[in-house]
Amino acid sequence: MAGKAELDRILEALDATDTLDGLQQIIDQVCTVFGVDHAMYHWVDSAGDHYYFGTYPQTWVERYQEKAYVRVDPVVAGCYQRFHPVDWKRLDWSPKPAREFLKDALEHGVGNQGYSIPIRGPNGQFAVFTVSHNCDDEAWERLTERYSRDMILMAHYFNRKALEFEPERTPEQAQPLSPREVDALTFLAIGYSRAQVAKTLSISEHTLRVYIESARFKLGAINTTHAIARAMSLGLIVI
Amino acid sequence: MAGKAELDRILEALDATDTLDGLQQIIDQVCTVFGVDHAMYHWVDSAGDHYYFGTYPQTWVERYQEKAYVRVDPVVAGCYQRFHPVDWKRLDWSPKPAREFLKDALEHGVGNQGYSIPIRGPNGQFAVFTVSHNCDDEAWERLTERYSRDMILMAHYFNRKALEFEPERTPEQAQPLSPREVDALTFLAIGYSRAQVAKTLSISEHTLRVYIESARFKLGAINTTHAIARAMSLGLIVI
DNA sequence: AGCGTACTCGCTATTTTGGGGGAGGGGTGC
DNA sequence: GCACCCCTCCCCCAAAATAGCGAGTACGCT
Repeated sequence: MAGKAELDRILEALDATDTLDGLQQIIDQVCTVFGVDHAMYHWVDSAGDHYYFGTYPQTWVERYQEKAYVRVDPVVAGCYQRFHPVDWKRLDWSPKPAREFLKDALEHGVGNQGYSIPIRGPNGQFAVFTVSHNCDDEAWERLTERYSRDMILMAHYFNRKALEFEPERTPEQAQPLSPREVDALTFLAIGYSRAQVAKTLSISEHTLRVYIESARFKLGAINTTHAIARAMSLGLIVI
Repeated sequence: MAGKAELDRILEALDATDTLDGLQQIIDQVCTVFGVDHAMYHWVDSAGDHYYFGTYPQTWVERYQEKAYVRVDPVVAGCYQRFHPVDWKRLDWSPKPAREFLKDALEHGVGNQGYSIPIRGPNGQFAVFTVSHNCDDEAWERLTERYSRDMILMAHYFNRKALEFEPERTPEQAQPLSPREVDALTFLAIGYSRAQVAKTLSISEHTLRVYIESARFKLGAINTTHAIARAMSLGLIVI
């Protein structure tokens, strides 16, 4: 059973680690200490790219990527929309692809219970920290209630290390946008036409165009839609 | 001095609260228990909109909004780019507006020391949890080292309540898009024109248009750019 | 005082999107 | 069996965005 001392030891080990192997060892320890079958950190990247470590069977991890399950996985979708940790039971497993995904997961050794914590970093970074286990609902509830705070902290610390180890994944520091550029992109992102935005900002449409072009340039975007997408994933604008 | 029991009490009180007054009382307690002058939760919104509670003097809070200091505040800017908690000393206070802001803050009773934790939620939500105090560097370092984990958890729990109290700020349940719609929006979001997307997906441009229109309809979007923005903030597509 | 950057305005031509129709085949769930 | 949704294809025309020129003011930093 894990008390404060065990948690402290894990977090301190996490702070001190500077290799991926070290992370892997610590996540193994997490399973032992907290008495669960699996623990997994999974950084969900833009183009179906992944960064992860944990105790899921290699066969499952490969299959997950091969089948592009990230597009189906209700855990990822559910975490993306929430701030709270998520018990897998509370997700929507009704769509057929989700049910097939679950069946496949169980066959590959993933536990029937799971608890996942969304983690968000700068520039739109998004990751999930999951613990999974095979047990009945009651035992699972006791476990999640008891350790939910510890898991939040562990998720936080694992993400620190992931960010530290993968600096190149942190999207290049975008050139900051000027306030007017932010205004322009923000209104465009909520569907205003250029004419409407210009009117809203009380500037000529031409001036507005200059902002949009300048923002496009700074963001390395080839059209407005692209600029909006990049600005959003970099966290430069919020809708 | 705050031990595990005090933290637990605060977090449990947080879980149980369902009024803004309750939050205010708890954040007052946080100051007492952790021995700091101020604690503040501040949800930073894109449009300069704010949601906050804490112990900063009302005069300062008003001045902050009146002067639109959120655009200047190095704490907000620094937290926005980081995942780690931030000690104010490590921020860049060199720009003239920042220096003036700091001077103004000190005059309004904000502490000379501060420690701020970035918090990110779904839909680009961003908030900062700050504790501030008047003391020398050494005492401050002892305090932040000792309580940094506690503060991460408190930040998390305060944000939970903020999200709970402000449901209209959180996204409605996403309407699922078909795979082709997701494909279409995804390629549009990385800057492809309709012609390019159609070619990439090996379908006619007309077909593609049907997907885009259908996606627009499902998302309640009035044009493609809007649809991309909504799909991204709902987590339906990832760039 | 000079440099860079943000902000503001104008024109014309071309390319891309949006809105309005319609039509058929295939899979899933009730 | 029959909806219902998904995928695929086609027309025309109006509206909007992009691309190419250029020019002036104001502010802060060095």
